[in-house]
Amino acid sequence: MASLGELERAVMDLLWAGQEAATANTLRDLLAQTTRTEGGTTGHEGKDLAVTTVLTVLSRLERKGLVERERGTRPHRYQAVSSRADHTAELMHEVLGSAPDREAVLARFIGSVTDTEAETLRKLLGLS
Amino acid sequence: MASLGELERAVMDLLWAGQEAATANTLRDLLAQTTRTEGGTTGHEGKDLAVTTVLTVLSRLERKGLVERERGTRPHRYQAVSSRADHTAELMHEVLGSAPDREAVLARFIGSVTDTEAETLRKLLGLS
DNA sequence: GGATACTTCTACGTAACGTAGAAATGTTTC
DNA sequence: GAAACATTTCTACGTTACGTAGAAGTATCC
Repeated sequence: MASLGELERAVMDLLWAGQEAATANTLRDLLAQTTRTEGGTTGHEGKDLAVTTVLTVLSRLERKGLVERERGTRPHRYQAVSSRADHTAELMHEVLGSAPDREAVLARFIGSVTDTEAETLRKLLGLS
Repeated sequence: MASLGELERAVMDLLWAGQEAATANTLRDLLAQTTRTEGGTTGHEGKDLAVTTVLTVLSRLERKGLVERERGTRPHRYQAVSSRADHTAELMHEVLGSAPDREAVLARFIGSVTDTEAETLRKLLGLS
């Protein structure tokens, strides 16, 4: 239960970036903006999406347990269930757990970590 | 470029488990066996797959760069390009890299690692 | 209570994957 | 070397996830 589509991912990125819960319309606008701004071939170019499209995606993200919505307020407000860091770390654990030889995986993983990251890890592990 | 289907995964598991390169027929047999043996609801139950099915999957895995085939010998022999540990570690890096705040992700990751794993990591990082 | 905003339902196109037959190509055997 | 057999490639279909959005339903506001 992991992978996200391109649009799903874009929406999650917006939700993770902003701290406040956002409405579908807000997200729609942000998507149009982000897309237009980041010039590069990010995939879905300057498409002004229909709000229903954003809503569909939000529903799917909700079903996947990544997004939560306040149903009370009328324009429903959506927010990520967990932070990007949490979610990503969880994903990493999922991947790690997909192999029977976890120690071996960790060895390879550490083997190709940047110096900065190694330092971070040392700090984190030294304290426990 | 990551996720595998259920059958693709099963094939990779076999290739990773066995050290020798295997033919499609061998894999087909192993698949039938594995499936039947592991009683549980592993998804694709005791289906005796057609060899062409296995070959299709192997082709797709080859296209994805996960599998290599010896085209010289007649029944082509297939083998994993990299070990499961390598592949999994690579995937973990991919996931880690998908977030802009890598340090934060690592912090969360370490936060929910088992004691054994933490120990392994310390050793690998020269902390003990 | 009709106009307006919002949400849900339904639906279609595309791509990945499980699945395998038909067709092509290579190998073995008499 | 041609027929029988084995192996590989091509083509194809069903299913599911996802991008996309109109139609229809429901709430809100003046």
